[in-house]
Amino acid sequence: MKTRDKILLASLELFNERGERNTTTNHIAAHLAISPGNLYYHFRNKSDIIYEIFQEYEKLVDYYLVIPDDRPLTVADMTFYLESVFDGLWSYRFFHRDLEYLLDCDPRLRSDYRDFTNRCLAAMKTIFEKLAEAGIVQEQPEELREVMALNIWLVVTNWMAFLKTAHGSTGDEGLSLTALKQGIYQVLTLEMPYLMPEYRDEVLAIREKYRPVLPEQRDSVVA
Amino acid sequence: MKTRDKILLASLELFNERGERNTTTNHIAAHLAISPGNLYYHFRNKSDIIYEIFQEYEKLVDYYLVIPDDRPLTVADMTFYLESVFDGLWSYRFFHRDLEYLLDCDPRLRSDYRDFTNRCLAAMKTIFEKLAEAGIVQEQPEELREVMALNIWLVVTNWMAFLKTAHGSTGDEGLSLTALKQGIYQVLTLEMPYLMPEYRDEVLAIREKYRPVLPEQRDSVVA
DNA sequence: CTATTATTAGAGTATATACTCTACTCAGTC
DNA sequence: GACTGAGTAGAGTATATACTCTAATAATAG
Repeated sequence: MKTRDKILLASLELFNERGERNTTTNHIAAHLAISPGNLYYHFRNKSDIIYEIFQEYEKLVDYYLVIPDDRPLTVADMTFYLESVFDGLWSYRFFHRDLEYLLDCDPRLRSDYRDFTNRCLAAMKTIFEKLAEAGIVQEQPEELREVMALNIWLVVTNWMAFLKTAHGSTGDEGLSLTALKQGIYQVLTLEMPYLMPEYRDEVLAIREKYRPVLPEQRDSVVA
Repeated sequence: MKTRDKILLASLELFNERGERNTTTNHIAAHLAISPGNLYYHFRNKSDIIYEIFQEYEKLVDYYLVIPDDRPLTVADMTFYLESVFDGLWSYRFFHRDLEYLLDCDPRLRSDYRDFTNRCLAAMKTIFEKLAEAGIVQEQPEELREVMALNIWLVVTNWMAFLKTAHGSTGDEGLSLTALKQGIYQVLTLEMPYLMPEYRDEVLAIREKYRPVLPEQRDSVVA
């Protein structure tokens, strides 16, 4: 594997584990057992590394959110969208953690991220539309779809942060797959009132699979 | 005004404007035209300043969320809760911006914040309960109230961040009161499906007042 | 084999950051 | 009028951070 790619990979790993703020370029180099000079041979600066990682993230999510235009959407599609998006979010979780600072540092990133957000919101709106066409959710006015999409976006992008702040101790330890998936439960709860009777039970059954074992795990998960 | 209080005030101001990460103790001292030594005479370290500001924030929100137990809740109460919470959020907006890092730095803060979150969620659940008793929203199972409260919490606490990231350029300039209040619109949209027919129109009229002028302001607000 | 280019090491730098230390002032008090 | 102690100034420190520079080595092309 090329050094350049190794740098990207190690950066992502360290950013996710310890936060971008706590990860210096020297740390990254040390982690790979290469010299700082070497790192700066491959990247002009730290921002460039972050920018490139963002672009991967963007590509991944765009790929996940492709909407078939030759067939109606199914409940399975909806589940897949949710699962995928949370997976993507998990893989690049450092990004949403320090989002505001990162955008302040890099105007390119700010404008790209804005476009990215709008693209995601638009995709969500289309998904709603097609779910309505498929008779899974009720038809809704354009405007409501828009506001709903935004609410779901807020829940999805901040679910991870909530888990990390609401739970005990410091790090990732407490963040299990179960907890992660409770995010899907949250989103499906938002959609619930809009489900068509014919599909209501099916979707509720899926939702049930993501229900947290404990109603609310408010204690530290560490032993 | 005592130097100590001036430090707290200036810190909050600078944190909100430029972010905690971009505000050093030296900046704070310079802003007040006092020496760094003086600042450190009043506070052991930066964390202590932040912790104390958080306690103010906590007190304010706790005060806002007091629930009357001698009378049923009204639609006006609900509006007041929403308005107040967004005001509080605005006054201490730096806090949610760098939340994860701040909690990593200070275990006291982490545990206090966890309690604070739980208190807020509990208050929201109680508010739902009392709104149902008052016939404003439908009775819901305990579990649904809990999940709904959490969704609203996510929308409320991250609304500001969304505005700052989704809009153009860098700073606060774009963040108008109108934009801020669109957050209330988002929350009321979440509640909409659960409104009782008798109050539906009244609440929808209130919601309408917070509707953004433009459906989606996706351009930079700066001239 | 040679020339060129890509890659790397590693010491070094300028700047910033959180924080300390010493000394001074000045209001109140015995 | 000496004494105390809260309050303040301001220079100073240890450390870290992002990044640079030079020189050496590996890879590759002609």
